[in-house]
Amino acid sequence: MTSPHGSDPEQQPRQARHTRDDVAETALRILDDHGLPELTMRRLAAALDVQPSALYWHFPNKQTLLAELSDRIASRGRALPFAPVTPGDWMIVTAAEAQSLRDALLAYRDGAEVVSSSFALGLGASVPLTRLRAAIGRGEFDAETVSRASAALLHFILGHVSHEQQRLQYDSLGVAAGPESDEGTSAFEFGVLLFIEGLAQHAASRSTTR
Amino acid sequence: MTSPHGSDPEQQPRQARHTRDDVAETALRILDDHGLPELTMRRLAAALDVQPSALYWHFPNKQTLLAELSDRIASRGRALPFAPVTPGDWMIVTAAEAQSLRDALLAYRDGAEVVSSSFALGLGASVPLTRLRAAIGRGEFDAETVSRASAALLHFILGHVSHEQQRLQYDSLGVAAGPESDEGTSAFEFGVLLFIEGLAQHAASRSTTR
DNA sequence: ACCTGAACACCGTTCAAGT
DNA sequence: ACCTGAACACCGTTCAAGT
Repeated sequence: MTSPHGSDPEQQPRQARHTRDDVAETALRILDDHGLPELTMRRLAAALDVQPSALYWHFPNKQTLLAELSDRIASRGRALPFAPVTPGDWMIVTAAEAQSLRDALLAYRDGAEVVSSSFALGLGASVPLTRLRAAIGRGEFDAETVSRASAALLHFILGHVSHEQQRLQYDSLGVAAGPESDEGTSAFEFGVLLFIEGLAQHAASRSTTR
Repeated sequence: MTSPHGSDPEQQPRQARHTRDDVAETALRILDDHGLPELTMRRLAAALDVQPSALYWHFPNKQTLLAELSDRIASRGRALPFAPVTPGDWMIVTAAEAQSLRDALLAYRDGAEVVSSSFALGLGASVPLTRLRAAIGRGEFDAETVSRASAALLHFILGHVSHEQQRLQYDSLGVAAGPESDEGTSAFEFGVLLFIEGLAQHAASRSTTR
């Protein structure tokens, strides 16, 4: 039953005409408020006060919608434009880029999982990948090394933050917290550092051998 | 395989009494033959010639079943017992362990995704994590470093192989192959190497600073 | 351009009851 | 110990038709 004057939370004004952007933003709100498993096409339609079938005018399918959310989540963090390229600054820039990507993912509930699954399907993770490539590309590596290192780092980031967010809501569900509290950040930094040091070392050993 | 009279494709003998092991193995076969999205409780029940509700006597829910599959997939690769610990061999052993985990994941369709999602939920990835810990633990790192490095490496491996398998069936679906064919192995090795070199470098810089 | 109405072909899970 | 039968409460997607 629908009440005549519902001042329901999670509901767009009252209008029956929506744009693709409305749909995406409402989906993001459901995601953030209730998590990925609760983000269904039917629930999204209800939040927009619309029939489920109406969503398929805006997006061809759910996967495409999720890719769109993925892009929005991963792009929320502004790219601070580092103008000057000084030798060795790729390490700092890469670390900063990794941190800002983590922050962007953490800004939405289940953000990492959304981006991760879209990325696995070859969709929606082009922004973070591009940024990591740009950061690592400041070093003097060949194109293939940049590509591989970026992908590897992105895999670590997505896996780590997914794990982190899983444990977050596990804890918030009151499952008698494990030993670690915000161990997340330093463990993350450690992982990123490992990558960066590995890459630096790799380059160094190559130029020594030559 | 395991069944005594197996002739039917995707169907256990004819008996109506099954063990937990039957259920898991049949599920693995559906997974390998048709992929994760097709592995539904109802389809699994049909393959076992049983009502869907019967499965819930063996497993409390689908998630638990997937965790069991995850364990089986990740444990298929034998642990070759390296008896002697010689200095610096952690690098070789870790690389070998990573390779063998990748092989295990590749042995089943969607294997990486199954393990990955169970791992994200804190289930079913204890075997690979234990093995990686044991390998890295051969180096002279403190316990926390070993833990973090293992988790980081595992995240990379799961992400990488998931991606690899996704593209495998994408290609096999005839979507006009991209430029790379079995670029997978060397990109994987590169990622693992980055980690190992990073860890070695990290340890070296620490002992120099002290 | 954007949505309704109604249907299709599915899901995971529960539970009393059977053997 | 292992399964049936029947139901509950959902899914994503399609498509003719409406405005």
